[in-house]
Amino acid sequence: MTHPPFFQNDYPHDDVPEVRTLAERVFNQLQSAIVRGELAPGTKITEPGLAKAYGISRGPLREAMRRLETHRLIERIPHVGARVVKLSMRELLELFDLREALESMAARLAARHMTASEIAGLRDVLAIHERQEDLQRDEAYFQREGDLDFHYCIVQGSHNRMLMTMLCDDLYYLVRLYRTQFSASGARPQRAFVEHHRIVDAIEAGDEELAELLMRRHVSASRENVAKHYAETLEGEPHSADSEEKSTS
Amino acid sequence: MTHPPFFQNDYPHDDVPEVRTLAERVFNQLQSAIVRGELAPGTKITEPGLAKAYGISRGPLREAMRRLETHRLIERIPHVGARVVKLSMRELLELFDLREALESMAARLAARHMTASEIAGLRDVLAIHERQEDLQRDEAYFQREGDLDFHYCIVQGSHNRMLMTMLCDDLYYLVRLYRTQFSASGARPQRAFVEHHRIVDAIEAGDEELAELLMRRHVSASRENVAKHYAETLEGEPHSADSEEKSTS
DNA sequence: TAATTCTTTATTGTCGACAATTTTATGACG
DNA sequence: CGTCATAAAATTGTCGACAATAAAGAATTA
Repeated sequence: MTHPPFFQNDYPHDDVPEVRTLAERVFNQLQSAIVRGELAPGTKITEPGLAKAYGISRGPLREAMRRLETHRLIERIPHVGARVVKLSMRELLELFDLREALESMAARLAARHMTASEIAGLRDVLAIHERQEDLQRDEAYFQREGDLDFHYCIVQGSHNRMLMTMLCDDLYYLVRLYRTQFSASGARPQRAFVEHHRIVDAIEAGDEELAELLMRRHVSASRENVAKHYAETLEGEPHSADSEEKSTS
Repeated sequence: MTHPPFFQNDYPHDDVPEVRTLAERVFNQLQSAIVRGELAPGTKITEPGLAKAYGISRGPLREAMRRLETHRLIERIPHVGARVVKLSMRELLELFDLREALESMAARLAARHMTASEIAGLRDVLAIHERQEDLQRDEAYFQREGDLDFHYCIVQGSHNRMLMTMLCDDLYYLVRLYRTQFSASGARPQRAFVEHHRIVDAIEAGDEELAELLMRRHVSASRENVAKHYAETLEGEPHSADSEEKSTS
């Protein structure tokens, strides 16, 4: 567990916590279901329905939903109900601004605080990505997940617990949600890969300002890429109608 | 409601929301009590105790506590209990790093998006602070609250809803909590006041990079000031013991 | 037929009670 | 006297039921 693994589950940046309560378990399940797109964006969530679906009472379920709400994965209105969040392009761009601010700070702190072994682990992650890229050049999905894995390591290297929580526990789930919602290939793996390497170089050199600058450019470029890709595909779809599925089955 | 008021309540950046549920009301009450220091840091919180104290059932109270937990005002451990958060100096410095990253971004976005009327409102806030400073030069508390009021306006001017939520709904309560916990006079009102003016100038000029730079320096200087003040007063207190009060009365 | 009001239905909010777990207290033993 | 095991108490987690509110549908009227 020393080197950060190429994650398959939902806890890539920390050891898997013991699930000591029902609410926590169903929260994880729901979170995973939403991020993976199994619960479509805009889906109306009803407490009795989910409670029956997961075989638990409404008490723990409400607690799980409250946590989902604070993580911005669902939106709740008192006395009305909750539905899975559907990110607009505006919100997605807002998200990128937040990432730019926070991750550039994370890179700066990582350059200041990261240990030698942590940097070695980071290089391992890049090596894994390189192999991935060699094996399946066209498949962008793994690269994207790996991209997040890289960013996880940087944030961990910042040694700032608040920053870690904010990015890894809050924003990154939204990022993954976006990638499933917009089926964001986005794919610019080669460039991103090179940028990753340069960021690690700066961190290893202890150059705080350079690490911060490169990370800021990296996120900003990703943002521009998404914006461009969106502007291109925006030709036949003015706006999609709301989906109104039920999830009680 | 157009100009941001010198806030007395807990909703300075937005119109006061209607409290439609018990859980929401008791959440606000608890939040206020914690931030104001009425519930001392480290105080153990027991569900039956608070439920009886507020005259409600444990259901809504648990929901309120869950929200307090996500706002980092209390810390919960499953099957053990919750207690009011007690910020360490390390966490406080972490908080400042977050503010530096987020508020500098907010200033940059404010310089890009802030409207003329919003800037006028910002100047009004500064004018109020100036009067405050004239009337009671020694009393730093109001200046400090006003300081947050200034930062609220900047964040609002960013027109980034995620950023607004993150700073105003999450971090600023921690900042206020810190100020009561450390009884942080900190007071460098004159310098801060000048810095505020220069930031507004940059925003009004639409100079994104300058606004960002000045805000970054402003927060960083505040951080250094706190760190210095703490290092000075750290002479007779190695570490304080845990308080174990009860709140059932 | 369209709009409006009322009724019905469903969902959320709240409550009290029971079960599971932890903490504290007590006592035995080395 | 200190340490460990055991038992009692308190607290948290979970559940089902009732009340309050909002949404959906039916009936009435213009």
